[in-house]
Amino acid sequence: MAARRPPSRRSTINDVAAVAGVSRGTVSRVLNAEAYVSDAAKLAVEAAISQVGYVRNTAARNLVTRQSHAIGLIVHEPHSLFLEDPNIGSILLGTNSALSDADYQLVSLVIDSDRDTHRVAEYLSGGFVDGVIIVSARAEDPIARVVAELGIPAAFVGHPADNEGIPWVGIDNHAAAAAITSRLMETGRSKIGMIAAGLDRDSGIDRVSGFTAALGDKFDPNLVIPVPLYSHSSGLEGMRELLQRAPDVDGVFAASDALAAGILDVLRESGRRVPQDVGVVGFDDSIWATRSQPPLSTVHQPAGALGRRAAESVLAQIRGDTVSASGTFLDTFIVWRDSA
Amino acid sequence: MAARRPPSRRSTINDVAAVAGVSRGTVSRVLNAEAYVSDAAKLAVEAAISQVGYVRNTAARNLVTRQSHAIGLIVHEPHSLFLEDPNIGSILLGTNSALSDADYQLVSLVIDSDRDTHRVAEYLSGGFVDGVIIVSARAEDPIARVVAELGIPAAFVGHPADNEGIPWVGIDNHAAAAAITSRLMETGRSKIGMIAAGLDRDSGIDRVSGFTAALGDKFDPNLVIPVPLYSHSSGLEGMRELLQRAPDVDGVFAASDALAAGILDVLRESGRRVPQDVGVVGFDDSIWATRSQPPLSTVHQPAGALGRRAAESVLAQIRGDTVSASGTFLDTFIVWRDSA
DNA sequence: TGAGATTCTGTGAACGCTCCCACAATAAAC
DNA sequence: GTTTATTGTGGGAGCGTTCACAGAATCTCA
Repeated sequence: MAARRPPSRRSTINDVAAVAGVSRGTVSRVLNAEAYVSDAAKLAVEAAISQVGYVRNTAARNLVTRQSHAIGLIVHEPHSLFLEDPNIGSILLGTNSALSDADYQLVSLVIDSDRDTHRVAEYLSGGFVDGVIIVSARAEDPIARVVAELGIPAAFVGHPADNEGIPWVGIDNHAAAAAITSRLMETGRSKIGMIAAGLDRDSGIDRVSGFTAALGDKFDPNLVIPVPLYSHSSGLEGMRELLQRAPDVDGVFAASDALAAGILDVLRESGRRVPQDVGVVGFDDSIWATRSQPPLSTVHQPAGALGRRAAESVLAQIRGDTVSASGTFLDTFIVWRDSA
Repeated sequence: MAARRPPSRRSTINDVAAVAGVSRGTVSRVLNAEAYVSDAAKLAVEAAISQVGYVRNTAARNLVTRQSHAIGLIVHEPHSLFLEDPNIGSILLGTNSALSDADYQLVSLVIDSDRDTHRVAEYLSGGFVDGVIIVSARAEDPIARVVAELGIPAAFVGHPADNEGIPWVGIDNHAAAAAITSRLMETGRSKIGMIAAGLDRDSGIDRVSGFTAALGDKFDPNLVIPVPLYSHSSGLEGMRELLQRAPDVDGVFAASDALAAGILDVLRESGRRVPQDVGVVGFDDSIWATRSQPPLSTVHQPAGALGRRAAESVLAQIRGDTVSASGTFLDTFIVWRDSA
């Protein structure tokens, strides 16, 4: 019984070999751009490929090479934030472009619950991906531990406290926070508070430390309000608290633009003008920053480049290049708008 | 030369068979939950699987079954919109959850240029995915044509003009637009304009036709301003034009919340109060709607459910169920806030 | 000219799984 | 007590590649 699926049969490497008048092995060598193929053979194979409309069967290739040519992007973030955080989208796009240049496929893995953590862990040990990029890991993130144990090529986007020996690409949150806080002081503010969030990861903690450092002896720990989320509503909540503690506050550093947007709303409610009475600065340079009244001065981070660099690191590890287990900071810059 | 990769060798179906004391075939039957397996054999296999830590090699499975167990999500959208449009994120999440329930993997394919179109078309013909979900297709979308020609299981999210025989899941843009326009009239507005976008796809066109229908003989084609994008800046542009044509306009229907946000800004500039002087309504119920001053009355669409239903349709086609080539409308509802 | 290096090509043997057929064992029917 | 279904099991064949090795053809230089 040979002819079973005559209509939809896809052409194989053997068909190409037959048409080109060479052997299977030679076709494979051309396909993989290996050395030791004569120009004549190469030309014949290329012609045959387009003639029979050959496309390589990845399953067969993957089976023998024991590689999947896919990279996982693990986003450990509640769905809501996944949707709102503009950085995640940019990271995804950056990663995708780097990978598709290298003929790798991006597979997105969203973790939103413990059940998802298990599912993804199983997926990883199944060898479905040759490497992973982990976005926004928490301290002691279980999935990071799984990745480290499995020993698969990986990179963090961000700068985790415990990187488990995995390289990372991030921004210097400490320095960026310090820089924008300094500029806030330079515009003449003297009583400056901060609404802090994300204190379960390095990024959040570093923003506080940068703020503290920039303020020097003007720092008052009482004016740092920790809130649960990087969200607009946490901004409302945090700013109300801050105003209660210090009605004469004249500058606020928000750990994210979403928080800053909430802060602006509270200030408006309370009759304070921005930037005349109170200066406000944010972090992220997201849609919140441009849509606020007034538009926010904020820290811009190169999210696309972050994703791209992380992808390149994973690709390098797969190639077998030795990659240092440490990390890289990419530059941020301040976007000066009207809020301070 | 047998023992080459002794350390990282993953256990195979043969190892399981040996430990369980049955044959390869029986293990495979257990794995695929086929009939005709004795309870004793089943138990033994399951014990052996967890003992040796077996996970199935997908590449080998895919090779023989000629399936990839992956579904592509094709997003045909400029990167910027991909990032901004909250619906796309929700669609992705809905699709992902439906697919992972069925043990399928989601692969995201973003098309942003003609080069991407080619890349994705090639990817599809490579058999890397068993089916595709197409989001926000334009009229006569080349990628839709490719999918139709290839005959791979597919579904649209949205309601394309020419569905190429592919089923779709969408919302009734005409009805929704008509409904919200009517409510605008009920609040006493009499001179109502529209800022229209996305006229290269059905969704955009249907919103205009719904608007037109609701207005009846009060409709004035001069008050429909077409703009290039569903964006904030197009909103600014469109509303300036509308005010020029009709300074006494007292109601505006925006084809998206982002447009509506721009409209609000222009009205504020011009000293008009919302909703007292002019009522404004949007479409999408996105972040723009809640963040506007005042918050927008708008149409909520069930984006997550849209993605889920489209995924289920593709899965049904893969199973071989006959699926009608027509489509389904999912319900929308109006969220009444302060802008009208 | 001929030995040795270099470049090029063909082919058997995997990779790990599912499919299918043959057959064994048991149950049901005459 | 023999036939006929039904249920369960084993193992060969094959999916489309890459890899390693053997061998052929060509080039190099004494």
